[in-house]
Amino acid sequence: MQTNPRIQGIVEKLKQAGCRITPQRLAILEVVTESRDHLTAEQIHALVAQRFPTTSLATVYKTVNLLRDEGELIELGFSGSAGTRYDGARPAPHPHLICVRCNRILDPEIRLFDELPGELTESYGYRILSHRIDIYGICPECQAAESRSQ
Amino acid sequence: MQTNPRIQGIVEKLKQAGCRITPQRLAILEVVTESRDHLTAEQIHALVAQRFPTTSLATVYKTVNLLRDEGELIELGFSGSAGTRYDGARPAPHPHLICVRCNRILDPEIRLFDELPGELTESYGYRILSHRIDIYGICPECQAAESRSQ
DNA sequence: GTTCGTGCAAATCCTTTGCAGCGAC
DNA sequence: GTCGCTGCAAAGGATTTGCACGAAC
Repeated sequence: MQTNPRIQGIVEKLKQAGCRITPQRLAILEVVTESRDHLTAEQIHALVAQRFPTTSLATVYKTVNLLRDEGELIELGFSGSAGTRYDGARPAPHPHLICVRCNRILDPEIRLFDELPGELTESYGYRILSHRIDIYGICPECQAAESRSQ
Repeated sequence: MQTNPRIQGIVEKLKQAGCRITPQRLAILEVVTESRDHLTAEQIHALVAQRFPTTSLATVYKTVNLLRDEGELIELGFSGSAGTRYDGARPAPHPHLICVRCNRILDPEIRLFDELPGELTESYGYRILSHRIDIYGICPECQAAESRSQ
């Protein structure tokens, strides 16, 4: 029995798209929508395994891609060691604040950006669909750790 | 004989860092700093091959990573089919306007962003190093192509 | 009962790496 | 002459795919 309205809505949408609601999909859905972190595929797999142990990594990938295509999850690809992260808690585009030392990702509160895309439509004729804003820096904890080790 | 001052400066910096200036590196340097496009590793390789035919893809990767570490080139990782792109023409962070149909990347003129990172230092204690801003949409040409094929 | 989804393993793609020989300095 | 750079081929990691079985509907 699922009481989270967001999840209920996604389940409805998936059903109407002709998708079946398997226990694996439900477990992945719960993990990605309820986590405040920005998880890797491996992390999602590990968390899902606690609730539904036999789920495979391949199924995790298939499901997050499905959710991404449905607009219910954001895929954040990074170059280098940070890899790909998934954000299912807040599917609308929003800025990310990323620590380059520990790779932690924060969601800062900035409204400014949301108005901006509109400007580009007039200037360049683009039809704006979404945007991605990443701010890279060093978090307070890592700054402290660095000054300690110097 | 190299007359481009930007390239001259990078060559100097590399020499002082103990790096050797090989013909391959110089050819790659010219390609990435002079192209207004946001090239893939394959594209860089193809363009360099015109000037210095025996250059390998591995050397392209090694050199762009070197330039990235020196801060002379920006690496733009995308998830999905767009892959990784390199921008050596404008090494300072700046917004990108990306067509989701043809994957073309434009550099829109927006100053607004440059002031913003400072705000985050006070609010979250992060030491801001750089940022990345991507706006996704459909370019005028692809919009026209789509309305034609409907 | 019919599909569709799953899980496994293999395949694929992109990027990095180990190493022998070459070339910049 | 030394040591870093190159190019090859092989390794590596992340993600996708093909297929037979099992499960949702």
